[in-house]
Amino acid sequence: MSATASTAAPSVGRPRAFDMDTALQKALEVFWLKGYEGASLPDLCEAMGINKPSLYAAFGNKEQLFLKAIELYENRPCAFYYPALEQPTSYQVVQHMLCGAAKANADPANPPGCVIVQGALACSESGASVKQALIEKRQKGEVALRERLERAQAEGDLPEDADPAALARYIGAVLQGMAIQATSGASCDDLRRVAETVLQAWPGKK
Amino acid sequence: MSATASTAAPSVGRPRAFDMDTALQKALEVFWLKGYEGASLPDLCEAMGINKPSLYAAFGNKEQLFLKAIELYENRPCAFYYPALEQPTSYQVVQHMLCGAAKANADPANPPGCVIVQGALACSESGASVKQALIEKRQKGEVALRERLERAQAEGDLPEDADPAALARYIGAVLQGMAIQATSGASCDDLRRVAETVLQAWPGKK
DNA sequence: TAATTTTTGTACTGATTGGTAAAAAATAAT
DNA sequence: ATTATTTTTTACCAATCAGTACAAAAATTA
Repeated sequence: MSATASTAAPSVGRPRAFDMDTALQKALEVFWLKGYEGASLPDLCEAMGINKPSLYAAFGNKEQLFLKAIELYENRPCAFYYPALEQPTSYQVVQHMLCGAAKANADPANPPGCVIVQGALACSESGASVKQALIEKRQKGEVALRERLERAQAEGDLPEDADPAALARYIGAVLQGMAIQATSGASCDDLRRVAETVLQAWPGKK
Repeated sequence: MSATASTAAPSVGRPRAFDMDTALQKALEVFWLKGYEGASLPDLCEAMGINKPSLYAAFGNKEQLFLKAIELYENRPCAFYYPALEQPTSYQVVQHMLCGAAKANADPANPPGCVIVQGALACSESGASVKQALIEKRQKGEVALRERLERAQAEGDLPEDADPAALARYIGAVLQGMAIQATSGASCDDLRRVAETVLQAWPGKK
């Protein structure tokens, strides 16, 4: 039995006629727009420019394709999130997150909103594990922000009476709400005004 | 041709063996939990305790059933929203909205979240009109809030330099974000802390 | 050139989707 | 009791769903 899965291109045999990364990018667009269950295999195949057996050979099945597409999403359109945590002050951390989200959620080059929010929010039993995976991604992001805000408080960058957990959940909610706004047609400027509203009131703003 | 649709019970013929309102309530629960496309007709029929022809005779088709369920949702679990606009100050308006949402989105008696947010956020072409209907419901709520905040500003209840449109969009985003938080497992208390965070910073708070 | 390996295209599978035809059953009016 | 009207039940429809079997095609290795 060979070591790894079908992802690495072998040196023998007929070569793959498509680029896996660009195909995955196309798959992401479809999932982003239609959600996990709303994206049919014909939809995906057409966008990816391949047919079903090629899709299954390269990516496993629909669920694995979706999870790989989410991974790509985190590394590309949503790549602003975790680096924002490295900003020197809590204000700047939140500013980078909110402004990054404003740009990413309403980028005309991509579908509106956030696939981690809208990819599998409410679905049938067959999407339950994907839905759970997205819940965990959202929670993981919020935990990282909470820990960053706890550090900020320890450093005196946030007032003593601030509640890092509540603030992290609040920012998480605003980010997710911005994604909904984008799917409803809000522009990048619209979202930036939401971000500005949050930032104007940031505790111990600096 | 008779005047109205099949909704009013006629006096002749075999009587309906189920109550339309409780059946619609059950349908709402299914749509709330699984979304418009994730809810299958067998799902709906089982929850409503009827079979397909009865469903179609009473409610038209799946889309009309969904729209009627949404109407019920607005009049029952989500009934706090528009009355909140009648509070005397903008602070109290927003307070009632946020606290009502905290309670409604995380009520253990109902599915978590908000069906107007998660009912058809990302879906296939066959759900496009339902998706659009929900977008318009969300926007309508936001417009009503914006107009209320404009009035508040005219009454001196909001600072001159406040931006009612931006504030309404911001509150809309927070409300929608709270719905996402609820679907991820946030409790009513969790959501109340989000509400509190917003209210602490409300401009010209009173 | 021949053998091997992998991808490709076509065609198919069983299950499920939303929706309906038709007859039986239950009531009110005659 | 019979007729008219409506709902219920059972059985079905075509379309679509995710997923796959199989053989032809295209490349490398020998």
